[in-house]
Amino acid sequence: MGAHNVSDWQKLPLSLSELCIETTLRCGQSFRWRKINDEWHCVLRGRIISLKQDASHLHYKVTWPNYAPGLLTSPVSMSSACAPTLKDNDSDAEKDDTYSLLHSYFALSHPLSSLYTQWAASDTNFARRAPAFTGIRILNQDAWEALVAFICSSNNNISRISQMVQKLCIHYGPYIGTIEGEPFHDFPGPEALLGSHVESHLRHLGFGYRAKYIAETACILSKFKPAGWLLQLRNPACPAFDVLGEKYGTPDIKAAAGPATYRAAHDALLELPGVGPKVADCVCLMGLGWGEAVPIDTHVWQIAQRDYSFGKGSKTKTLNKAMYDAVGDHFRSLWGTQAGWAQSVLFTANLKSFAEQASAVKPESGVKVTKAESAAMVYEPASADPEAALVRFEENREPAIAKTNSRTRKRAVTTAKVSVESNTKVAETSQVEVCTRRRSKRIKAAAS
DNA sequence: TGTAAGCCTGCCGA
DNA sequence: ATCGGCAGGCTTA
Repeated sequence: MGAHNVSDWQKLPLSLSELCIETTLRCGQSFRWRKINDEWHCVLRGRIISLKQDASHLHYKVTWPNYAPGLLTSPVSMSSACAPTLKDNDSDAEKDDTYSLLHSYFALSHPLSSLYTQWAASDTNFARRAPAFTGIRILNQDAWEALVAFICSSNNNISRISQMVQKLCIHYGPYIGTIEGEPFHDFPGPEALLGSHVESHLRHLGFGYRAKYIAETACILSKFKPAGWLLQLRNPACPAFDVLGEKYGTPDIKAAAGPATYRAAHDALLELPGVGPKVADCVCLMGLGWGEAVPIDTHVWQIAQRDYSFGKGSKTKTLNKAMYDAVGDHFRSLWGTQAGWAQSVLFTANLKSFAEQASAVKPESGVKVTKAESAAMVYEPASADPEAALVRFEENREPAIAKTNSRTRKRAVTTAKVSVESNTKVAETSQVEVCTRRRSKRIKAAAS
């Protein structure tokens, strides 16, 4: 914690309706932020970022690692390798790229208040739930970290996911520094997770059956996919931070595979073990910048049934692939290109850990609103637009769903099959040799 | 083509 | 208090 490596507090003007870190950092997007003494801390790109917030500003402080610059080239972590060289003068230290990093990480180019207004105007349910949950953004996270974290998230709760990610960083990620006696490590790159011992070790650390998925995914990405494979899947309109900065010399990953699309990225991710539709959408939304990706988990499925009339009269209780696509398509048509952002607001409002907050602001009873919120939000539309409500009701009816999605579903399934057959055949044989015990869905499919 | 178990383990409500 | 169900699913049969 040498003071030499710690910057002074910086601040950037930001209203709570544009970003609320208290909610955004706890709603299950990133699992690495830790709150110590009312300040939030996390390692991003080789440095510890410390955050606190008031009504008008986001305050941030940077703690750089204390080691010699030569160690920065350590191959242990992709992320740490991105760290710029240690600067000598503290005055110029504030001229580093941390502001750009935060601007990118919090996706501040998206005007959140305007988006809330838009979502509320087109969706009375959103207008009803959102006032208690303003300032929730989708974090523009590192794609690899998002991939691993959400593989961990399957059949799991936020608390344990956080513990698992923490263990992954401590055991495989480079040490960066210590805050209040607590060590902080960066997230390990895929090459740090290679080796035959990794799966058993992760199991020992409590990862359960996800240990194999992570070990295999790390192996596939570092050995069988071209460099920059994940970056290629990004939304071109939402570049990764190191591409944005241009200083880290990202290899040309440009139009090698044509223009990236959300669907293409989603389907590509499905090839990886432990990655299904929901995890793929989480990575698309939070790691690849695809705002229209809408992860349908058990909570969102509950919301879709309770508030949007899905699943009525359906014989199957489980969320099948067709219904998954139908719910996502509905929310995309309702909320637009940033539908995943709106989804995260309702998702958070539905979390048990935020139950108190959900009941704190009641639109009907409530003048319990800050000025910033009242400016952005519309509280009356629950009864303001009966015509639109009727249209939505009609759209939500079962026959309409079946009709509109039979075509969509067919196309999706076909696409998936094609990609399976064309993309993986070549790689499979070698994968089996090097990646121990890799028995994926693709190999199974190809063998049968 | 669609559906239902099994999987690891900590948390949380009864 | 101990216990069983559940938790931001995926894979396999």
